[in-house]
Amino acid sequence: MAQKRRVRVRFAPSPTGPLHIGGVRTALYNYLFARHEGGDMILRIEDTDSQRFVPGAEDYIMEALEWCGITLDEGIREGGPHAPYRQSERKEIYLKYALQLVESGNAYYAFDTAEELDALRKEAESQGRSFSYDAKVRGSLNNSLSLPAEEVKARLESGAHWVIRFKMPENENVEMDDLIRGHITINTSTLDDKVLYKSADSLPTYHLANIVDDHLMEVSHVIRGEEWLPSLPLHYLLYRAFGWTDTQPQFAHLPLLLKPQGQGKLSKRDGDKFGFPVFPLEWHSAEGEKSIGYREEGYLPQAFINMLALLGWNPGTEQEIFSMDELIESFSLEKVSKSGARFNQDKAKWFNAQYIRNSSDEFLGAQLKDMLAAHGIDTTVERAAAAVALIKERAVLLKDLLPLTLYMFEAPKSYDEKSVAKFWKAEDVERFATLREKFAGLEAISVAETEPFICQWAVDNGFPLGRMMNGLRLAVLGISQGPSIFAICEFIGKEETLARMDAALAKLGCPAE
RNA sequence: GCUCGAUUCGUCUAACGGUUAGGACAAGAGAUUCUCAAUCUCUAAAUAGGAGUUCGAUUCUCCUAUCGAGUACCA
Repeated sequence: MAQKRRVRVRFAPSPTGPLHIGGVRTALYNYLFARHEGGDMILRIEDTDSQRFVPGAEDYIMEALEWCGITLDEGIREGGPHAPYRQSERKEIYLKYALQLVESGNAYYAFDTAEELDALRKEAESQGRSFSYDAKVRGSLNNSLSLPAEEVKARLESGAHWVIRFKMPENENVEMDDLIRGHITINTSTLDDKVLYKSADSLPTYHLANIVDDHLMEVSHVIRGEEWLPSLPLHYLLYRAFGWTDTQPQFAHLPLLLKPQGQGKLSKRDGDKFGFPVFPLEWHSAEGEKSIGYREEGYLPQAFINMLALLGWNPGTEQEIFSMDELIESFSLEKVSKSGARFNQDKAKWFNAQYIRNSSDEFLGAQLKDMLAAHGIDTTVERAAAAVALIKERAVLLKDLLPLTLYMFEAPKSYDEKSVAKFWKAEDVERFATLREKFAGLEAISVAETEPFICQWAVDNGFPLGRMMNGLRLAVLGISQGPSIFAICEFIGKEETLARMDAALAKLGCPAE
């Protein structure tokens, strides 16, 4: 069917709030597909619902995409040959097309008020049925199909509100193809006459605006969430009604992202409930509520993207770590799975740890320098990078870098009680004092020379290595964990090491008993 | 309710009619280490159920169950 034409995809969010990770994944798959095919990626803002518009959401969406490394070829900031890319700025376009459908007999005017329809719905419900505005009932409702032409004309001229509804064909099988789900058939008798355009706000609904814009913008592939699958037949029929079937895009409906626990799709509130981010970036609502974001929690965008890419797609190999370029290289819609994927935070953390470990000391050092500065500690990037080098394989999140290195920049203020009980024995205090003198006699402390020298001294004097090392660690750091203690002493230097040992000897002295 | 979709270890998934059903995260055990991590090794863990089709079904068909989505003058 499809002649070879330029691949053009669009990510078309509506600015009703921050983009959650499901939306980011949809954008990502669009982006990967476009780049893989050497095509174009468009961002179109679908703000045709004036009621649900949220200020700031649009900027949030663009900032989030940017953070993720998803670049756009056309969009509201980038511009492009099909500008504007904000549907509210394309208002004039849609009426023309809606009218075209009325003229061709594929749509009609309807004058029923929202209240009337609500009442009908309630009534049907109370009888255990459901109301739908379809071929069976449209003849008995107020529209240009049932009313005399004169009456229709009069109503249109009176200024009363009207909508344009699609005239769904009766009892016809719509044959559709989805790149992920394969062939789907549905009979139109189960479908209703959807509203395409509303005179009240002179705005189209999603269905009309979507089809018109995809056509005008020459979109070749529509990659969107599974929640759109039920309206696919309508969209097929709209393309047909417009006479655009020859350039109709191909469709791919992505599986949903599920809650980490329990049932249902991931929702915006799950983040607060389970204590993990559902948004790429932190979000502050108008009501003053804050939702945490991956960026602020200390995730690297590359790790976040890698994790998301593998949630519902796989490369067919056992490779798990992918750079964006590698994702672009391997991505294909055929390998997208059909069933919903449950989001798993442990895996997200694992990915991040891998990426931190593979980041350069310089990059991480720069991050750490800023964190230290915020903590009132001034240091150089080089010094921070040297500290990071000692601990980066133990960090899971970027923000772990600070607690993992803080003791290298700041003497302990207290000593962990359990460690004191375990490693600061009364009988060893004398030895620690001697150890201090040993250090004092050295030119400098280094892992290469000091460690073997001191260990030999400990062995010669019957000082158990474990107690010596850990007691020293406790004196210098205040805790009994972390990387090689001699590496830390080397890092902080001889003077600082001596000062900390003096402080420990003074404060800890002899244990009470 | 109706329509559509989905169903492999706890989780993400591989195996596109023939495998001891593979990998990863998480879990458990061990090794290593001055400590804590990391690392390495090992273990446990799955085809929702039932009928077919077939020499042979995770894979194809049907039924059931479960889950999900949609059912707005929202997207």
